[in-house]
Amino acid sequence: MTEASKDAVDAIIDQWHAVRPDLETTPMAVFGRIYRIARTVGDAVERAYAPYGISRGEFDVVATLRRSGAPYTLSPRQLSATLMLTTGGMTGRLDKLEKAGLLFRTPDPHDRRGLRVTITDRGLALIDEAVAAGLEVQRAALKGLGEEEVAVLGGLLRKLTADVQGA
Amino acid sequence: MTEASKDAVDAIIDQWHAVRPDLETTPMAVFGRIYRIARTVGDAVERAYAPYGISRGEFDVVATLRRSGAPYTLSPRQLSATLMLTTGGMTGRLDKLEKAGLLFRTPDPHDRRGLRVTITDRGLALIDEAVAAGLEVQRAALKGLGEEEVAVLGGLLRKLTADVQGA
DNA sequence: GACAAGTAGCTTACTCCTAAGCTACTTTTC
DNA sequence: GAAAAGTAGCTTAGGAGTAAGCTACTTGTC
Repeated sequence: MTEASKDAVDAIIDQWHAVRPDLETTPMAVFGRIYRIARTVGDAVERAYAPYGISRGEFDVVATLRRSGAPYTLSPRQLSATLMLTTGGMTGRLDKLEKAGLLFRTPDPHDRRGLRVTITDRGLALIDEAVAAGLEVQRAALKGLGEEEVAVLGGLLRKLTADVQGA
Repeated sequence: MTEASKDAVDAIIDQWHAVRPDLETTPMAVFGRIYRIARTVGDAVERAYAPYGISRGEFDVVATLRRSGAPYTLSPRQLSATLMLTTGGMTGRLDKLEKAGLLFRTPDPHDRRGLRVTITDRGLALIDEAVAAGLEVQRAALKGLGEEEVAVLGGLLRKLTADVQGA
């Protein structure tokens, strides 16, 4: 028994077994923990971005522009599709980030319906620091796992991600 | 090479390598996928609960009462602590669920500040069906993994959950 | 080349959450 | 046993998202 004492997800599964012994609860051991990790680490990352004055959602917008490479320009449509956000939600994020001086909107020269969103120098400098801070938090969360365990975990999650698409 | 072609997370990591080759992006391969799986499977589970007229958050409230066992009674405080929700958020969920006839509030006989929340027969019957529907969706998401892979994944996630607590 | 269909981004109404503050009650401290 | 501190649940204000619908523009079809 290499395991420590039962955790919160184990307790939930035990409770279900007590009241509904017929339920096959295996998926809870995987997805219950995935939900919790996503939330806990997501919150920690949010705190890591806070000193830079941006939320996690706003980070995602600027980071998407940053990693797209020079000239760091995408359309609102591309951004909302990439970030799985409605166009209304993207309008709000762009408004906030434009006001904060991290990006700006210009008309698309080839399509008068469209806009082009470009990162500013200030946005680029900020995101280059913030991305490192966020990675540091996530690296710390992985510190209890060995290098091989991280590789195995990543591989299984990759396989699961593929199965889950279109679910 | 047992892997299929690159997925969305691989593409993001490649983009970062191109513009910031100094970044050590290993954590993205784990947490990027955890965020995506949580969202995709969470949305699918939400759709599985929809025929029962409840959201995922509302399911969690009734399910917490259900798995607590007879007499299926907890305080709003216990519920909001378990579900990591503010008391204001819990008030709203209880209002909706009480109006829907899935639970009811009674005064706590031992503490006149407090309330006791109890599931109704209708709530119990509904949750017993909904929990099976939700598990079915999650089991389907795991179908591409073998039994042993699911066990290994669950074990690694369990270890990661422990490290992540208090992050 | 006119007209239907499609697309881009924004606005509005609504939902659900949090943070902060409230009242009422209980527990601790002296 | 009175005062101080703590706790339970609710209310309010504000933030951020979705869904639906708008205008403006572009594309496809005949």
